[in-house]
Amino acid sequence: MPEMDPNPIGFAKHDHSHCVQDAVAAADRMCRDAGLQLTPVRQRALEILLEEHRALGAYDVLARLSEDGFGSQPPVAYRALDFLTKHGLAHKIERLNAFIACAHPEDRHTPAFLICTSCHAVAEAETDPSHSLMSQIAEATGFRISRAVLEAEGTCPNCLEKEDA
Amino acid sequence: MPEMDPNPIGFAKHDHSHCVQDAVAAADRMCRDAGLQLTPVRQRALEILLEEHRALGAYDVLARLSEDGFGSQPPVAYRALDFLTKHGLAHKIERLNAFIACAHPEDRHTPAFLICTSCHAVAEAETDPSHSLMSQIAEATGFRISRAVLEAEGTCPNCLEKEDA
DNA sequence: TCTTGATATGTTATACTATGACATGTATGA
DNA sequence: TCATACATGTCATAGTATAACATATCAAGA
Repeated sequence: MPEMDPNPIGFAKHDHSHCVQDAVAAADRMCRDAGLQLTPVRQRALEILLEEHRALGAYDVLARLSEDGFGSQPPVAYRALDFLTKHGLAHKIERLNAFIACAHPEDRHTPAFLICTSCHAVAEAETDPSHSLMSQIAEATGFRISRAVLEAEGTCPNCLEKEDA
Repeated sequence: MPEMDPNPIGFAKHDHSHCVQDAVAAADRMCRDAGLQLTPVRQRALEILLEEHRALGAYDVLARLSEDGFGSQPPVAYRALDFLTKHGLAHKIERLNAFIACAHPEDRHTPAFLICTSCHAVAEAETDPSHSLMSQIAEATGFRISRAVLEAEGTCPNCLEKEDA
């Protein structure tokens, strides 16, 4: 049975005030260690995703970058988002054509997302790559996985509760 | 441990000559039973997907439909593809913004796809919804899933073999 | 110092993906 | 006959993403 994070963030109410700066600091450290440049646009893009705490379209991110004095053309956003996703600081939600800051940037993982179609919250659950469903299928078929997309649409606990009321 | 189809089609060489007509006949039967109309455009769209045996973009499908005398505007393709995906005759591969005929139309299943980035083949593996990874995560978090997207990119057995050579 | 190469940011232009809104046709049933 | 539901077609537009090119910066090496 695959491991999973029993407490994915995203649906739980939590103190949001410090998590942005903490995450940026962690990202900064990580980039330094890895010899990567967390440049102003890239850092700002990460902050934007962290502040929202939900999936944002590339053009949403672009609009805010532009407001903050960065370039106003699509490649500005796409390049920053490419950097963040490539290095595990953000993920693309394929189902939504949107991006979200990574909730577990510290460790290598195969992210799985739970997308609430009612309130549009997105929770990231962490799974153990080596035991995941996809790995098992791959093993059975001789396929070598380089990247997995695991996304579920549905209703989150909070919205389920409201429905019942 | 999740069940899985040990022999997903897609990477295995197989006799392709009859599978299109068989699949169309099965789809026709299914639609009749369910009171659905497998109209000419819809049937032709399904045939196009079946003939290719890989993921096709909506505009690829549109081009062929148009060649065959159907409408030439995007909604023609999107509506046919919506019908097919809605009723389990085809699936959308979110990672590719593309569509593929369903390999297991007869039974309710949560499809999982293996996408070869080298030869662009796409294999569909069948998983048991009730035991899948996503269901387990959902259970642990109180999330109610309505639809799951399970897609893996990587290298298929055939292309792995070629690489080694 | 000068130069080369790698990286990063910005631009313009364009390509690819998808849907809204409306007109028409056809079949079913009241 | 009329109303309704559904299907197909159109035009127009919205939303997502990348190619190609100019410029700037910085580090490594001649």
